[in-house]
Amino acid sequence: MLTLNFLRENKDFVIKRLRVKNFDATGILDTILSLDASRRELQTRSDSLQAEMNRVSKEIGALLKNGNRQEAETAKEKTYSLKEEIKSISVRLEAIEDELRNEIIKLPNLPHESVAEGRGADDNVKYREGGKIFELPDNALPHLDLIKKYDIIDFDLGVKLTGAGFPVYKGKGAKLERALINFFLDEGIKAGYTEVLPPIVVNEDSGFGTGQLPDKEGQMYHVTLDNFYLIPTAEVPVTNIYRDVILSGENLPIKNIAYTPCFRREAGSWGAHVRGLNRLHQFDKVEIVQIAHPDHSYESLEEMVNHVEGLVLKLGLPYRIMRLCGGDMSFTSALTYDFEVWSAAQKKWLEVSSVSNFESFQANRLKCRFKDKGDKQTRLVHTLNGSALALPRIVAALLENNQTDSGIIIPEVLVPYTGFDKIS
RNA sequence: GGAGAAAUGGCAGAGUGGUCGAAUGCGGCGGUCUUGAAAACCGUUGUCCUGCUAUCGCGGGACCGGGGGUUCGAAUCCCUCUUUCUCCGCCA
Repeated sequence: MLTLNFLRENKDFVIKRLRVKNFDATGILDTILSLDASRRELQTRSDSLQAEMNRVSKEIGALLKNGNRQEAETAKEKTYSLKEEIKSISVRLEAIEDELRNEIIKLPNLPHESVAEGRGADDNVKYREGGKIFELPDNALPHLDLIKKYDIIDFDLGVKLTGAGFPVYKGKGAKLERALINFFLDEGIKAGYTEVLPPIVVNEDSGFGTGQLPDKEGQMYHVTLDNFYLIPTAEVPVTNIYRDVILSGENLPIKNIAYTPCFRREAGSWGAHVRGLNRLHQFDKVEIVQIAHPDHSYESLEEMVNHVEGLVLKLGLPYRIMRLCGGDMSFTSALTYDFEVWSAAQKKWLEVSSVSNFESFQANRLKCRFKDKGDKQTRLVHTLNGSALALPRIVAALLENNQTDSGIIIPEVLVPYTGFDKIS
């Protein structure tokens, strides 16, 4: 959510920047600015009426103390109309504030000045790449077949227990999953992240704080009886740790890492291209989150990109890093890097991480602020997060890329975690 | 799940209808003293909205867990929700 102050002072700039995201903000901004003007007018009127009310009330108190009952009664008469007027203004004010908020949350975050224009994924810009794309022999199998061949993940059993998209990991498949989680966590901790293990269901306030609510409730599983939501990513609980807090500048950046299962309803998009591990309703992910000083958040972003790159490199997967164009970026993001790994049997790039700087967009919703030493004013922090990493597609790529006639070779860095070096 | 008690500033903790944004202590910040530090002493110390001001700032309003009510006036009384604690029950 952009701040009202900023919108008030930068209308044309906002319109111009949002064009990069193919978003026309003109109408919304006009509405916002006119609502804001009425809001301030009502606020001023209400404040002065309240001041008058307070003054008279004090007077009544003093009169009663001195035993002037008669005068006190006269003064009371005066308050009745004041009271009514204040009430009617506050009702209107509340309505306008609601309306204003509803308009403001329609505006996406401004893309960073370096973000390229573009309509969709085809316009993303390659930022870096590594590893070699290689050809597999003709008899190479896609991961779904490998999974069946070695009996390490059972989709049908998941259907029995829950439904499509809830796989059951078995034997070495389960161990591999757990190994990856621990490997990712340990690498993050080594890089200075503090681990948290948060709840995986959250309340409405948390959903709002990170921007899933009110718009995207369809993407989340909703526990209606308690009005909780299953998290689509650890970003939600972890970032919301810092909701409604004022941090001190010297403690920034705060770096957290968390493993959680993630749940996505992902209505639509079924079919052959999402078979196997490519898209699931429940999957495992290790997430890194930073709460950064606005003057240094892009250094944090760079650091996070480097961290994720290190993970992919250690796993030996061919990868490329894309800078998303305006049209492909999320509503909340100012700058996003997507990581894609090469899945050799499917012959396609799989997105395994998305690392973003949200600048103060989330922070404004979260009311997460900080104060630099000596400063009187609070400022909004910048929030960033990235997957490090999302597991299923990593597993898919590892299985496909590392298949041999005698089995699937486990990357060396994982062997201490799996306890085996081959799935056969 | 049943019964009771409570929720106040960064923390501890006073405050049961007016002069309370809120005593006091601790902590934090600034200063005096000191070669330096500690101690002691003095001062200062929240958030949000809004008006004026180029800025420092000054004025007004709101905020004592959330929401609602009573009253001229609410931290204080009433209702409701949430959370915490104690006892009982159940339990990984």
